[in-house]
Amino acid sequence: MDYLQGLNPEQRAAVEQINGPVMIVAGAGSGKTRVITFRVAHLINKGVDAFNILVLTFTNKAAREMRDRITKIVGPDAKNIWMGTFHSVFAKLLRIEADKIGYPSNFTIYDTDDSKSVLRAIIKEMNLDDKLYAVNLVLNRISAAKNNLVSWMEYQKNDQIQADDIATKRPMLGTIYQNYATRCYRAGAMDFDDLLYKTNELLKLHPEVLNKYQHKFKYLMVDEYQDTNFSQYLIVKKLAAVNENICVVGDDAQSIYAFRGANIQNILNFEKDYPDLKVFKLEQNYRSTQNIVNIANSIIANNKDQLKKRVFSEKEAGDKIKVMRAFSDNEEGKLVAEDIMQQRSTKGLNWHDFAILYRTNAQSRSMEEALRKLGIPYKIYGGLSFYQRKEIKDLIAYFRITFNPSDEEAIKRVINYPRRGIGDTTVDHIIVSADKNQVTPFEVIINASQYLDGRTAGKVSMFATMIQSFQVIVKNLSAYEAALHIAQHSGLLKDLYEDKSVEGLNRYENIQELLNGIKEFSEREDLEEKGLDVFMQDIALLTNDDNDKNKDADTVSLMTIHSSKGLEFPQVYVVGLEENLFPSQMSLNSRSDLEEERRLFYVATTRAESKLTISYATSRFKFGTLISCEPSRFLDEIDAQYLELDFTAKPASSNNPFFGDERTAWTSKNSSGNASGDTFSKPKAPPVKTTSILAKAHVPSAGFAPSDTTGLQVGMEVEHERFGYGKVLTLEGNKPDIKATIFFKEIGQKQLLLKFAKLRIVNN
DNA sequence: AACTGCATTGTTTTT
DNA sequence: CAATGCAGTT
Repeated sequence: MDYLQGLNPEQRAAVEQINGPVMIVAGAGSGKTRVITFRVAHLINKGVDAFNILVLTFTNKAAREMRDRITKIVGPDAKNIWMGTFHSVFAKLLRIEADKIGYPSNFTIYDTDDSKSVLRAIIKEMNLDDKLYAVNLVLNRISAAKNNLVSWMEYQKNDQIQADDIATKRPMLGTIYQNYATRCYRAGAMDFDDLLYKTNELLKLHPEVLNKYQHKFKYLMVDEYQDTNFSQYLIVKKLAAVNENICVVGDDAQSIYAFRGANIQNILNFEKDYPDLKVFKLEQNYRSTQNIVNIANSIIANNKDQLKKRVFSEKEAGDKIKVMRAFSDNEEGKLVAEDIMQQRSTKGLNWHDFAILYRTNAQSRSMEEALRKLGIPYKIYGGLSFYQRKEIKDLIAYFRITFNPSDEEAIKRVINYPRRGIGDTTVDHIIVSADKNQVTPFEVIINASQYLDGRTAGKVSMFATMIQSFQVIVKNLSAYEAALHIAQHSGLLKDLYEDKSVEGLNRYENIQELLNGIKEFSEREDLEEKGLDVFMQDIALLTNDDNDKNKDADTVSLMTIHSSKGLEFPQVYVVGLEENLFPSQMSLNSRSDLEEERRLFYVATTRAESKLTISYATSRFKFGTLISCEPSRFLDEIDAQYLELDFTAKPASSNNPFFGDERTAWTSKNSSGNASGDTFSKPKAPPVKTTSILAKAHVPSAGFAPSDTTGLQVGMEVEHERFGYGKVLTLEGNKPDIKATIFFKEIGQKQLLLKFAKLRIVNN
């Protein structure tokens, strides 16, 4: 047990306290991950069966890394530990127990896009105003309800909630929630929140199930406990109720997921649930220099709500924190890129020693461009994950229908992709018929001839037959062979292959990559079950870095502050320290939101080991227009003695090569020789609307009104709203679909369908 | 049914 | 500057 030697007394005490409730308050950089891994290893060394341990982490990656480290200490036993994110662990549990709550064990997991799509359809069907009932808002509301374990029935009965919804003129939210829940249930689907909500339901309605897992999981550990919501809190509390061997680890100062329902009170109140709780505080920061730790402390000191602790570092004081000012977002990128270049060569560092952190994903662009210009290799983490790409979701949709034909969203997604002549009207028919006859859409599709008329029924039946053939082949082929078969026979592969554009080529490659991934999965030795269905099970829960191919590459890392949590880099740049950006505009309304932003800033600064650089711009592009920005209030809050200002960047002049685009034109027009910084603080005049001057080549005559064209003859003169005057050359086709060939004086010959074209007969 | 082009709209953060 | 929706067209 020599691993105990490397720990400080407090860390060691936390590791050795294996029984009873334990809370570890772990400041940034205090060796939290080591403590958790060693504690789990210690449990096993003390004779606890790995099967009886449950460890809940915040990301899949964290779980994987932890398992690897534990394996190094205790050997292969480590693979028997249940370890993963709340979502993946309880999805696994729900699949085992699904029948108890009326779900198939191969239920689909709806991602946010699926959820929104369902909601859009419901809002449309209910004839509600989609401005008032904006999907994002509706989803947030439902999500919040689920995270607080409020069912749709309780939602509708709760006076407070109803009063709120009436006050915001959205009284139908409860009904939408109801429809959404029943629709998901019917589709055999759960959304992200359901994975936790339904787990609670399962444990509540089935005491025997609860009992089973209470005795299975004799030891529980929860990482990042400050980021748990009520739903998660209750699951943990119930599971731990028998043995009370529960250890939570967290740092209230790093709670940054309140927007997702996380409740910081869970950690602040932990003591109330477990009176004989043992608390360990890890306050020594081993990661960062004193200046960095001090600046972080001075940031967080501005918050009211927090557990008392004093994080300190015994490393050297280190460099002061550099603050850089730029005059535009692009220039900010340039300053950062140049600084990285210089730091790397003077200090002999690698590219992977640097990270650029920002508040919003949109900020990555200016950074990227600047890095590219200097030829610096970089990698963006987060953003659109591989599994969210359209082509990947399309192929997966076929898999989804194959295993769960009730999956309505998947059907809607691919019933007409690639094209098979099944349009929106037909899809609507299918959904309506399903509703009316109390069957699933797939049953309608199978028996298409009963519900739809001849021609369309034929096309729909072809689709049904195809899916049914997939259902047969997945039983007999390996995951890879089945996936390839589906990709080919659905026509998807061919469709992408024929698209020779750059994006098309890319999509084709992405599909190949997915297939390769499935092939690797098929060949894994450590799994007994490796059908395509198993591969599918938690695909919705995988994210960006979970399929990272070349993670060892030497690149600069770019990511949001949220996704940087838990990571560390020798040199960190935190960019975009501007009012309305960081802190975000959305957070300015309440004290608690603002405090969360401040914790976010705390997280950002504490990622740095030896050097921290902060930057802001005085103007940047937003929605394609230039806006001026003020330095963030957070900059004023920092104790200035730790700062070193670098305002050497000069305001741009019109021939500055860095301002090649629209702005050049704007400054030269408006600055009238004043090239100082405050040129940029004046609001830009709204862009002149160029409402299609080109489209209106022809100005229709006064009082233009289309004529009845049933009696139109060859040779007649007509006027078209946009094409102008012309002469009818030929008429062909029958009754409703008569096609006219008309020669227009201004633009030449055109073919028009009479039932659509708005023509005025000039004379005859 | 499906394509095209124009207009409107929106942005925190993520499992 | 996107992504997405809508109207007009074939």
